[in-house]
Amino acid sequence: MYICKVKLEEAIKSNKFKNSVQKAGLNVLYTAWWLKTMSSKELKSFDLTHEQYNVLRILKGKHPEKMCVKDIASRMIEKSSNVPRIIDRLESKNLIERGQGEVDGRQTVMALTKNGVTVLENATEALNSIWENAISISEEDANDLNSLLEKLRIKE
Amino acid sequence: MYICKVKLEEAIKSNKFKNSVQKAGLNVLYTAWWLKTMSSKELKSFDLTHEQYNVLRILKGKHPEKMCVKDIASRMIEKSSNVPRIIDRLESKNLIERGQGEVDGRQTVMALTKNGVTVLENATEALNSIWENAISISEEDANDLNSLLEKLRIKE
DNA sequence: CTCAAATATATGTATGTACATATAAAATTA
DNA sequence: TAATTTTATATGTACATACATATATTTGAG
Repeated sequence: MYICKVKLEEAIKSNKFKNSVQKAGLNVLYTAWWLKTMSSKELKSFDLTHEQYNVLRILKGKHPEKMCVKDIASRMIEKSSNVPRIIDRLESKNLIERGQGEVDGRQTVMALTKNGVTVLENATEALNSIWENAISISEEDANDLNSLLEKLRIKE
Repeated sequence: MYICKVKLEEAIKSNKFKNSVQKAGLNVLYTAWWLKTMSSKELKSFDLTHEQYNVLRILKGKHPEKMCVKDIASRMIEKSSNVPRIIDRLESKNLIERGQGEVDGRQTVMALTKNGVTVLENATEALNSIWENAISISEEDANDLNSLLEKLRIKE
């Protein structure tokens, strides 16, 4: 499917909104879908899904330290992600190495492999590049957008 | 999982962003997850998923006219939704009635049942109510937010 | 110290997405 | 009109989400 850059009204073929707040909610949902789809298409060439990429990036943040499942989960954008299954796939692709926690035997701890670091770097470069090309918003507007999204979620 | 109203930095335990544009992208993704999760929790009491609700609302737009799968798909927020499977579930719950297209025999056409109309009305009332309570943004700010999201997606 | 409660992770199931392919009907073309 | 192409929908598979439950380890109350 071609990801058109169209106004919300065209995208969902409707201009009947209860109010601007409802429209903003739908606009956020649509924009998120647009961003995810665009990113996923790029990540396909690295044999990564958006979520697998997210886990790799989180691991990079502490590399070469190991992280446990819970620490990763708490940093995921989508909080209900099922981290154990995502890391299953990353391990089978030799992008991470995992073992049992030494201090806490309940934990599964893991870190990026050398290969994982390389794949992540390449994927990040590609992703940064398409975000820069596809997202047409200034730093100033992006700051305003961030403020408004926080306003939406958080009562002052 | 409790859906906290927290700043992005707390939600993903990171304040290392490449720039404000990248942060805005992540903020959109997180806010969309927040909205969807909040809505889904509410829809659970109507035995509906967010996507099933979206299809019902689309059908409402033409009710009592019938719509075909393609027409519905073109109005979905998430364009890659697999509409045939969603309508399978709506039909088995007697919320929609479907048949073969009379003009075009390839089409599957469908419309809300009486029950579907009722469930949709109740679900919509509940959903509007929690959106009003949970989304803390003024109409003015919502208008700005809509403009900025369009700016993000569409090159001027 | 022992046992109950809490915690970290894994797993099962229903639903949905993303994408490839299959099937049947309509439209087009030769 | 027969054959080909296009279109509308369905289906299969891998991955992910949402949520419930299971298992193992650690913590903490007594």
